[in-house]
Amino acid sequence: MVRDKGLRESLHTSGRRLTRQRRLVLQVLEESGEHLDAEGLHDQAKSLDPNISLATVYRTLAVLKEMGLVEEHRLGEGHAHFEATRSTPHYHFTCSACGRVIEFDAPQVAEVLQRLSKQKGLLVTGAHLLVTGRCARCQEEGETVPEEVP
Amino acid sequence: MVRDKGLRESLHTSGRRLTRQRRLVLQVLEESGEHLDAEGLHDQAKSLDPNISLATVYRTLAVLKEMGLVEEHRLGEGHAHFEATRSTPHYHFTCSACGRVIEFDAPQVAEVLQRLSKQKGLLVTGAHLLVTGRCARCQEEGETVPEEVP
DNA sequence: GTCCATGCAAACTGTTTGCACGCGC
DNA sequence: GCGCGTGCAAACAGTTTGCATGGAC
Repeated sequence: MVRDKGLRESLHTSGRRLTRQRRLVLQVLEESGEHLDAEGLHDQAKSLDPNISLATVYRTLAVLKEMGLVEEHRLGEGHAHFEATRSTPHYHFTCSACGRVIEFDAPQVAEVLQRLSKQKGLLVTGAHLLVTGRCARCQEEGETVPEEVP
Repeated sequence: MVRDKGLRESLHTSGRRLTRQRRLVLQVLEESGEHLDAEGLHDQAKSLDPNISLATVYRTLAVLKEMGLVEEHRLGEGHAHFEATRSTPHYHFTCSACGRVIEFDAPQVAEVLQRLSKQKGLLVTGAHLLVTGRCARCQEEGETVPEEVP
C-alpha cells in the first residue's frame, strides 16, 4: 500500500511503530466505508487476521484518532462508531425505527463554527451534527422493528 | 408546584403515576439548569430525598425523555448528560482541555434540518450540534489539567 | 537488543433488569 | 385493592488495563 509510508512516518514521529494490526484496522476502516462499531470492525479485521484482539482494535483506534486519521461518533445508542477521516465533512441522520444511518452534507455548519470560534475565542477542533428521526421508509410503513444494523 | 398538574396529566395519559421521585428528578433538572449527568443528578436528588436510588433516576429520565421533557446528550466522553427541554434550541461546545461546556445558539441549524427533511423525506425528531476544541482560557495558558467537571 | 505493541483475561464504568415490597390512584 | 413504581443488588455492554510474550526498528 502506498499510504503505508505516510502512516509509518506519522507513527514514527510520535515514537510509534507500524504493525500489521494497525495497518489492518485502518485498511478495514477505509475500505468498508462508513461508521463501523468496534465489534464490527473487529469482526472484519479477524477475517484477515484471525488473531487480532478486540483490545488491539480499541488501542489502535485511540492512536488513529489521536493522529486525526479516524473519527469517533456516538450515533443513536450506547456504543461508538468509527470512520476514516474524509476530506469532505459530513453528518449523520439516524432513523430511530430501523437504525439506518444516512449521511448528509451541510455547508452552513462550517459557517456556524467559524462565527462561533470568532465570537467566543474558541479553537474548534471537531464538530458533529447528529440528527435523529424517521426515515422515509419507516414513516410510510409505521415500521417499528429494527433491521440489521451493522 | 404549578406545573405538577401538567406533569401529572402527561403521565396519566400514558397510564403512569406522579411520584415524589419523578417530581424530584424533574425539579432538580430544571433548577440546576444544564447538562447534569445521571450521577450528579442522583447526588442532588439525594440531598432532598436520601433514599432515591440511581436506578430510579435512570428509569425516570427514560420516562421524561419519552414525554419530551428531557433531552439526553453525549457531550465529550463516555457518559450521558441530561437537561430539561427548553423552548429555545441550543448546542454545546466542550473544551477538551478543561472539560468546560459552553452553550451556543445557531439558527442556521434549523434551516439545515428543514432542507434535509424536505430533500430526503425524513421526519426529524431531534438534532444536536456538538463541537469540541479549546476554550479561550485553555488556549492562552496551554492548560492541560482538567478542572472540576460537574 | 531495546522497547513498544499485542493477546488474553480480568477490571471498570455507565446503564439496565429481576424481584419483592411500597405507594399512587 | 390493583397495579405501577421503587430500592436493592445482580447482570450487562462497551471499553480499558495489567501482565507476560512477541515483533518492529
